[in-house]
Amino acid sequence: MRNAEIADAFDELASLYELDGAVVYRVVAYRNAAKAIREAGVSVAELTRQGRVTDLAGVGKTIEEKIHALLDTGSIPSADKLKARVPAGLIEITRIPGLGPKRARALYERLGIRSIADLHTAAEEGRLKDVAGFGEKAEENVLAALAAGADGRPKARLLLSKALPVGEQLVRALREHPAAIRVELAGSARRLADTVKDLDIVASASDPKALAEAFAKLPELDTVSSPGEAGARATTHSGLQVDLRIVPAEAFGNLLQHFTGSGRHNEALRTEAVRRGLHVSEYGIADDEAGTTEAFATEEEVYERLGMQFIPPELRENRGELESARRDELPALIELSDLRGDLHMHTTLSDGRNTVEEMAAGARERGYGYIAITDHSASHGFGNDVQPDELLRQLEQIRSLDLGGIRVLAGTETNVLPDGSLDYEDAVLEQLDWVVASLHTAFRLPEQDQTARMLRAMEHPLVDAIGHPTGRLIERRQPYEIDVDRVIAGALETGTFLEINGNPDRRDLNDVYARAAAEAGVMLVIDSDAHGLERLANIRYALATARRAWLTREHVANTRPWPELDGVRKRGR
DNA sequence: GCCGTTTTCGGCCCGACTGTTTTCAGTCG
Repeated sequence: MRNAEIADAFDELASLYELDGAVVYRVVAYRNAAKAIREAGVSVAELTRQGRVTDLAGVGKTIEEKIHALLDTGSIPSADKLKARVPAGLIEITRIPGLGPKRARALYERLGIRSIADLHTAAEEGRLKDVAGFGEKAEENVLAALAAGADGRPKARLLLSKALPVGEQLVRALREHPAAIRVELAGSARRLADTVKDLDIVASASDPKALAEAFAKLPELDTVSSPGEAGARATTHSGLQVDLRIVPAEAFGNLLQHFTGSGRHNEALRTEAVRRGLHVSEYGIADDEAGTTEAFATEEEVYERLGMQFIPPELRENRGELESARRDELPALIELSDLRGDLHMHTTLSDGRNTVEEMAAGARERGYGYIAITDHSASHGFGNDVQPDELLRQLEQIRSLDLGGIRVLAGTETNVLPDGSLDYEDAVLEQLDWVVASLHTAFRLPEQDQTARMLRAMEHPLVDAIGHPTGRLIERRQPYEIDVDRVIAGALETGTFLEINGNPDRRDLNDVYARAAAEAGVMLVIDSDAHGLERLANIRYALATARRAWLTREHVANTRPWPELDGVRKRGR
């Protein structure tokens, strides 16, 4: 059973307990455990079999037993019992804005509402306002939410690549205003998470009202509500919500820290601060003993006051960064300027939009010393496959080019066939400088077969790297069934690099697995997988994932000049 | 339910907003 499935079961259990009226701390404990399981980076089922699952922070004896039950029987007994008392449909009702567990429970008990459909009917018939605690307004709000498309499913999140350019444009525009002192993007966009729910912008200004009014007039925004001293809330033309918050410059650091999150990071940071008599909020840090509240203009000062290193936003997920920062042991995260080359991109020979020369010129402008051209192989199946003779002609062409200043490696992104063999004969692969192997077909193989397929590909002496190793498409497609622990072990044994793919739909390996791979000693490559010149810039998303995975330049093969990289890869060892 | 050089029991972040409340519970981020 996958970590995501186990985590889902505990999130559901938490919701059921919440609806049943359990003390919030128990509910929070299950939610924390679900998060720890989701982000474990290694197989929690395996960890449980080894008796080590309580090593995960937030998983104790009770939850260990429940995981055992889940793995053995497919369900958690306490969840089954709760479902007999509380309809699971109430969980969907709690996803309607304004309706939480208490109110959903009240609707069930007073009106027998057990589904979104029941809720809809009761609201239309005007029966909600008969329930204690509900009035006209509550009924209106429910009807409005349902009319606006709320259906009880978790809200889809927006890909970072869709939201980030919008946020950066708004920040640029606000900074140009004469009243602006500081303007920064906050929230999950600043943490460069895979997806965002909305955009948060934090500002300080000499004339807050003027800045808010200027914000309201920006052409990117559709509707804006009540621009005032404290900021404004807006929606872009594509429906993305943007919150602008304006604070005095003296407290800008506190507010930026607060709104950058994550919620879990802040919660853990504050809990730890309380033990030392400090209370952290968006307004400042209160000291019990001194009876004072200090505000800080910069985040650096906030973290310093709390006795820790500055924590880069990408690490603020409560995944151990607070402890490391207190010990002064945060890693020196990889930076864009560390990258020497890009080892995965396509040209017009397969499904790219630009030629080898154009891609090389673009890469040179980015300051790279080398690139690898890695068009799709013969059985790609999505148009424009590359037969061996075509590949060899491209190789000749690359060898004859004079591209002054940048080394162009002749490579391929070869398909891994269902049995783990590659798409080209060794005689062809031997002539290439760089081989990426990826899975593009037979996604539905059982886990054992998929894992064996990948392991066999990694055992091939000419495979330098595995492209997008789990095959996920963020918000669209789950990873294929594969045992990532064994893939990481296989990569370590064979000396195969694992890729962090920069296509913003992929970002694969993800942050959690990339961190696990690096900790195991596997070397990673950070690639754009560009299918066009302008997509070379997608490297920023791969870099973002690498930083969220705590990687330093040492962990990443293509921070090295080519001759050095050539020496550390499988065939150079 | 979890956790621990202040604790193996007694804590568990902080504040804003909404609506239905005569003083606050529930929800949200």
